[in-house]
Amino acid sequence: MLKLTKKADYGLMALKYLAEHPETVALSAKDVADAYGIPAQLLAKILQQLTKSGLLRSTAGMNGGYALAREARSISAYEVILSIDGPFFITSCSKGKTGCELGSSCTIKEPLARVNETIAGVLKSISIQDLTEHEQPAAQAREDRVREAQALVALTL
Amino acid sequence: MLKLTKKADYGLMALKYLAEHPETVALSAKDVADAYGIPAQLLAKILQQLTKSGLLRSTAGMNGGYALAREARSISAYEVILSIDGPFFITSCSKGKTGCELGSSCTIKEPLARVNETIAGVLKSISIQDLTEHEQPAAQAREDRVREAQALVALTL
DNA sequence: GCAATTCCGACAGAAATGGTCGTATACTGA
DNA sequence: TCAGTATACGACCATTTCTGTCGGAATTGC
Repeated sequence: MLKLTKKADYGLMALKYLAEHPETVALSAKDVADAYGIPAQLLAKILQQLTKSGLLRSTAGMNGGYALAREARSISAYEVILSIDGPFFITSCSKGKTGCELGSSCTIKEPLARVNETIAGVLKSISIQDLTEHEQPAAQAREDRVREAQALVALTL
Repeated sequence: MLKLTKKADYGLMALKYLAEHPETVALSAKDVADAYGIPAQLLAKILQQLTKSGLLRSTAGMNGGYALAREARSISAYEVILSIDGPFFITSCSKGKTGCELGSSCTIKEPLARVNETIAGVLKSISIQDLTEHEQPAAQAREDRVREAQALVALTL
């Protein structure tokens, strides 16, 4: 259904939260989980995964926790989703290296692969920083230009 | 993981196949299933769903089968996916009318909603007709312009 | 040593997905 | 009219994926 998993959602929310609290050295998984009311142990595993992927840095022990490994501006939503959910393909064939089991009979994946790249491009263009900003005027301006981009895609695909 | 279901894939493939055989009055579900090597009964249900949504028209009985209800140019991939998989939201919250169970604590869905619309826009811009065309030169030209569009989105989001 | 915390694997319940079966219904042509 | 072909539809099951939990080990600060 073309939707993110809850894990990816949680991960994005957590990173957003961390980005909004740069003053603190580190926040524990429990802190973030409590802030959003999500299961602490589940979030912990998600943050561990993000740490392994290099998006977060962690410190164990008392007063330990997680902090962004890079600045919020340079972490894209794409990286987060990729880290948590793994590589995604819009077509259910062409998953991994096995390719489409239908072989040459599956002829729709070539056009859809481009759609896939477009989506990835959009996600790559969104940073954690963007998630923390929700002032209305800027959003309005962005929307107009996104519409432009959509129109262009519409013309060319 | 942001991927289409196999059902949606099958549906798109079937519509593409029907679009490529406009001379025939109607093709049976079995014909299409055999052409692609997909389970006939499963495809039948998919085609029935597409018929209910008004994308196909069907005739029962001998020499019956399915045909496009409209011309391929005017049927978008978006409609097909919507018919088969139901409405999709990139965020796993905001599903249906219940909204996010986290309520106001979920603050990432507003930016992601725009991503959702962008994706929907791209899918709406792709017609069944587009799926049947895969000449290399045109594809190359398209790719270049898609990249342009991506760059624009990147700048503005 | 103790408490807080990350780290990690296993596992269980729930939900979605992919696919099958059986049957009823509709249409066609001989 | 009747047999054959095809859609229509609901129930069902197997498998996978997703979500969340549990238990324990390692790390760090006090």
